[in-house]
Amino acid sequence: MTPSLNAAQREAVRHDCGPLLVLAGAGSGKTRVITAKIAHLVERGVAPERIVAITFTNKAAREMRERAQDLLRRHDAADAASAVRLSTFHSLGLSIVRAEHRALGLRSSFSILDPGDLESIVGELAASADRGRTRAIQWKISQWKNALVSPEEALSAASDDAARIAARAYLGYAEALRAYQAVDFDDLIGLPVTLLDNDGAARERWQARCAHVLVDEYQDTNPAQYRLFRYLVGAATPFTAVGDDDQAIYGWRGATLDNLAALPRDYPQLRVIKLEQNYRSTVRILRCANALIGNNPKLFDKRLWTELSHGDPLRVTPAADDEAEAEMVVHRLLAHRFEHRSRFSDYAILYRGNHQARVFETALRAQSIPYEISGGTSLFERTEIKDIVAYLRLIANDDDDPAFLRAIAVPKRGVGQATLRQLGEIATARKVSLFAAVFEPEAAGTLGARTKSALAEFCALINGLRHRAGHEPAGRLLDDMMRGIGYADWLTSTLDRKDAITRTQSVDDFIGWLSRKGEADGRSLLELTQMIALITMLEGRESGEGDGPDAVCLSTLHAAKGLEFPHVFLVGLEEGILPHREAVEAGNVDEERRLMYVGLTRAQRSLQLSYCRSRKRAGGKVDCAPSRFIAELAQDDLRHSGEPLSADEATRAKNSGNARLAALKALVAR
DNA sequence: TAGAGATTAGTTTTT
DNA sequence: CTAATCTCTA
Repeated sequence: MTPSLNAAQREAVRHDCGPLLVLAGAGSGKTRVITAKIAHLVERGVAPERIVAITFTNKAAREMRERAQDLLRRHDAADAASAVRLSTFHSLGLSIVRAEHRALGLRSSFSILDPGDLESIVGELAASADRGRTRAIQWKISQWKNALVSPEEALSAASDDAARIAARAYLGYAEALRAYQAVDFDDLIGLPVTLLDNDGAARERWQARCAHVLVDEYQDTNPAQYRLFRYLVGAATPFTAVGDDDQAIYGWRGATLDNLAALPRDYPQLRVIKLEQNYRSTVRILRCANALIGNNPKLFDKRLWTELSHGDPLRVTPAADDEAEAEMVVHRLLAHRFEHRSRFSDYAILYRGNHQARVFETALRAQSIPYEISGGTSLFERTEIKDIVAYLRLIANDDDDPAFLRAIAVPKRGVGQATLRQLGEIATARKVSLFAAVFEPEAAGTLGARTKSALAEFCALINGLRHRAGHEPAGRLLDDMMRGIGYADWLTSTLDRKDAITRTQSVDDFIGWLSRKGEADGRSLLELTQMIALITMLEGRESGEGDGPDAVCLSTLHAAKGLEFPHVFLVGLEEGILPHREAVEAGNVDEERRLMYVGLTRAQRSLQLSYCRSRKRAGGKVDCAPSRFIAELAQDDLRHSGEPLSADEATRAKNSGNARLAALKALVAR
């Protein structure tokens, strides 16, 4: 059926009647196996809509759908591919919450809050102006949710003041969300789990919808996701979990390799198939990657091999500082491109933290080299888009106070702080939303005439649109909404020309995109509104088929997972950066090593590593030591440029190696 | 309400 | 020490 699968891949595709774990090394044709398996299942007569494939990103989901479609097209079954339930964990969760909103005590028009809203809610609850603390609490709440810990449980388990404060914030936060008829990202997993925990009928209903469940990047699942997955497959549904323990890099987000370890325990008939042949990288690159990851404890033994050529040694280059590094990389890139007549899009520059991108951007721009930053600020994070989305959310759900606050403030309409405070008091006293508070008798008494008419006009606009939202096409509604708000006029009157034009343009793009989306999928305004919250990346750009502009890719190591490039520059390989200082202190060096491993295995033909001898921080320059990971590579496959390590640095590298060993021992002892 | 000046924080990854 | 955010003033 499918052309050129190797033996292990073929076996993974054909094993379709029981639980299966595919350990897919980097570049081993993982996506190929998943898509071939979907096609295989369809051909075997499994109803496409009962095939559930789960990925972590929208991008991965899209790629899979396209590739499955290509495979099935050869069998005149392309439309079967569009019937397959292929979605991210979060959008699957959203479908469940949507379908079961009643049982969960939510109206059908619930909102999905964005991280900004969450921050202000938590900030208010924690009564601290300190952003760092607010974010720490917010992070803690998310951890609790991912681990399926309720506010009450968190509170009773809290042993110190900090934990108690966070737990109390969590409690208030949960109440606030309920009052707003809103859910956050984590709830999209947590609420379905709660439902399936308590409702046997719902469990059966959802299990009946799954004839086969496939999970991609299984090593990145957190406890909540694993529980959801287990409910979906029940006791008898065959599944295919595809993952690689060596590429688990989301531990900080609550993902745990326990889920991988638990699989053989929870499913004794589990079949395990390893994909070890790599189709991506040269021998030298793989030897280095294998040597590096060999320093990690193994869950499953696995060693990548390839039939590809030996390739060139990996080049390791020190630079004086980050600017020198960027300049060096850009020069090498230009020279390499000239010599090999390659395209800019054949190159990627990968780094640990987003902030490291800046110097490289500057250096690239200085040479007029086109580049693309993956994971930069997305379209949906821009203020003007958030403003519009606030209106959409408010139309869908007038209990959504955060949306009310944002929408009423832009454009300015004579409703200010004082009015909002009064409304807030009324809302609290009456236990209603801010929107509803406008219609309470107190509001009529305390507010001024002009304020009242402004509020009335605002509410009439929202209500009018809401009434039409059920039956009119989203496109017309959106146009009327924009006219009603007068957003474009407000932009032109308050901003300078250039800024106004950019923002109007991005608003227009957004509205246009949304209308097309609504038309194409026949979605209502409400569904569109809930969908927006899930789309965090701008990859939905329908810019023709041309595989994008020819541009160098700048990306964090995290965002680069799943991608591949002929030529890769891995930069900033210093102690404190990779491995990151915090991770070292927390004893998480293994995950940092996997991050490095992910970086190495992105490269197909050439790989260049670099680090800085010093880096400016807090004004002065700070000396940096090369990352311990460089010393862990296959030294025969490296070529050091510039001066070799000084005696001092060699000692330091050795010491850091010893420290690692000690930390490892401590970890095992614990 | 916008712009200039002051102040303060800077420690990682994101669905 | 720099850069971004906040605050105060015109």
